Amino acid sequence: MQEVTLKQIAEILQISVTTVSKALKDYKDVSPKTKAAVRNLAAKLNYKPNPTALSLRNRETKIIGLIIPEVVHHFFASIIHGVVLEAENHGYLVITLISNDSYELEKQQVALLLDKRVDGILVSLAGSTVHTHHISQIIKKEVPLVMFDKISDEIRCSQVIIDDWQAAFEATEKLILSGCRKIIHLKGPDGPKTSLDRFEGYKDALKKHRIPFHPSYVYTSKNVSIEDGYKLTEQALKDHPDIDAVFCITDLVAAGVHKYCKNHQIKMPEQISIIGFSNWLISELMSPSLSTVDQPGYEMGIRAVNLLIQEIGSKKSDEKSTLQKIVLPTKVLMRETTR
Amino acid sequence: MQEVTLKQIAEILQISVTTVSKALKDYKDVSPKTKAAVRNLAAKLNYKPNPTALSLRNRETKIIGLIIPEVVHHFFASIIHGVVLEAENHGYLVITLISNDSYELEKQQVALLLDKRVDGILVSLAGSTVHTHHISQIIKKEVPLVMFDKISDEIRCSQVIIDDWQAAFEATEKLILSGCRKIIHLKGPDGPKTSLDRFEGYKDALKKHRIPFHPSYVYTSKNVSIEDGYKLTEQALKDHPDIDAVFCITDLVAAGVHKYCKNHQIKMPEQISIIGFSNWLISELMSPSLSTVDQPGYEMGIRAVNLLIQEIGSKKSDEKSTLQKIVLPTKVLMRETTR
DNA sequence: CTGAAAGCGCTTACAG
DNA sequence: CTGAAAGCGCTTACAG
Repeated sequence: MQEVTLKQIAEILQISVTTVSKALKDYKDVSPKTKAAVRNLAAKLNYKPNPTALSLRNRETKIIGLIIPEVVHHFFASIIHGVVLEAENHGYLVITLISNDSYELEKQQVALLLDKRVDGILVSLAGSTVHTHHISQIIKKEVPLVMFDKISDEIRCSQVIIDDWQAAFEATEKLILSGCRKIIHLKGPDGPKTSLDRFEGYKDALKKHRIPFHPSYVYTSKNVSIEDGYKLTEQALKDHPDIDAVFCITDLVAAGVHKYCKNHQIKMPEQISIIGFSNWLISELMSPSLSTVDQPGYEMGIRAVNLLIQEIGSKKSDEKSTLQKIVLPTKVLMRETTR
Repeated sequence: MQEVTLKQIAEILQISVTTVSKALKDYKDVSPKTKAAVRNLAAKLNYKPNPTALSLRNRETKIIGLIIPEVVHHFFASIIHGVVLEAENHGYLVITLISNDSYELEKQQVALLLDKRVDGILVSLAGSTVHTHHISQIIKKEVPLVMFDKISDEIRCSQVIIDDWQAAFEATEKLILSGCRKIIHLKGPDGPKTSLDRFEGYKDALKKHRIPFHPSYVYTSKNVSIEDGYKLTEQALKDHPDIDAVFCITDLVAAGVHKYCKNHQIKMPEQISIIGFSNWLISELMSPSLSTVDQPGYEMGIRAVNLLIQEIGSKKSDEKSTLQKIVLPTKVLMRETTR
């Protein structure tokens, strides 16, 4: 590889490394003549400063770490896109790690990023994460941290989220306003706050419209998968043959409900209305197309990076950074699985 | 942040940095007593070597660069997953960059990774990439390189691909064997080799079965999008009302065909059979479900990383590495849009 | 068995 | 205007 170094330029020009470095950084105490000579040669040799040496000296890597639960996932893939693009625009590169929704992996990955001395970390929690001690470690080490989507209120850091409660409330209300009364909720596991908030939104919408809440109308999808959606629909219909709507934790689960209905000639939305969550590409293409909640992943990624870079900046200039909480708007998309 | 350094340990123990370093690396010329003392203290202080310092000394970053055309894309997201996971298993971290199918961005990104001194680079070419000079730069700088999926034959490097010709041949043949005779092909732009190979496979399958090839049966999808699929189907039916099948460059385009047929009450597969490519999640969920070619993204990512790490290894030990070409098997999945 | 020295590639306070 | 020196955190050939 043999990259060009300051030393080589200095030797060719018969001057000191110091002067070369200063000339390249446009210090005023270098003669215009020397400056020109150095710059010409540097350009000619295509000199690029060794970022590793810079990192060691400046104590910054210009690398951001990103930990997400999944990647083959419309919402999270959109987030990666936003993060990588925006980071690049600000001169940062992104190391992506995938926790695969595992608490253990997530812990290891946090340690990995910390050891690597990244300049900041972006985290969306794994579904199975219960304790957040590993996340506090990030703060304790004074590494800038921004959490997005799957956050924990135990951690004091900037956040970019959607209002899951609100979104679920609106989705459930749409179902109610369209005439549904026996509304099942296929919720996610109990760990993630997003899951809990959506569940609360569902309950509160029922309450507002004076529809009694039945705990037996709520089923938990452990794997948040198509299969879960399918099986839970089967179970729900066995338990309550007269249900008229299903609100799901995510489109993947809703796709399972959809499939079940299709296989069993249950008409959507006439017999059963369905609303999913996240607006995966699949939801638009199913037939009937799936009503869902649009969740702005790409923008979330961009905003999260911006907050993080801001914090990295304040840390460098020793300012105290104020914690920010950005709540992005969502929108219920009423398509063909709702009336 | 203030991380623990060798110096600190040395000071506390009143010995030299050299000895601390050696003790930690288990050099035999350090007394067991000293070793134990150093190790205990290091463990207690949770000492981690500064990777930046290591990089500077060892001339390796333990970082791999990955450039892909898209990320909100089932196949490429699967690849990221495989790459990140396998790299992690081998002690490497991955910097992901997204070219957004732009030649210009791809060029910049290659330069970015080279400047960053990553230990190796994984590339899948942008759709709009015509010249490969920027890729040759990687080889010229002697940075290990592996290309996958969207490769260029102009570049001499290890590759992980599928046999696009073969896959397209088989898909088209299935269509023929099921009785179709007027088979449209919605191909991709002319740049990418994958596009070209699939087109050839289509033609050769026709030839084998003595079905005349009509250039007018072939349409080019510029954006490789659902919209393109929709519009081109409309055009194709105007030009040739009697077509009985469509083979598409990818599932996204096939989804457009599917949508058009649905909207116009054209029965699939009775009136028109469709086969897509890549086995996106959507293909399974559409109804009728889309027949397609399964393309092993996750495995491709794993294999690509393994090849790359192998090359990084040979480079370090100054061996000459032999170029490898891995061709992963594909499978035509016959679902409901084919007879 | 221990440690001073040199070096990876850079920057900057300081002396001249 | 120029450059020697020190230092970022580590490793290793070498001397003792």
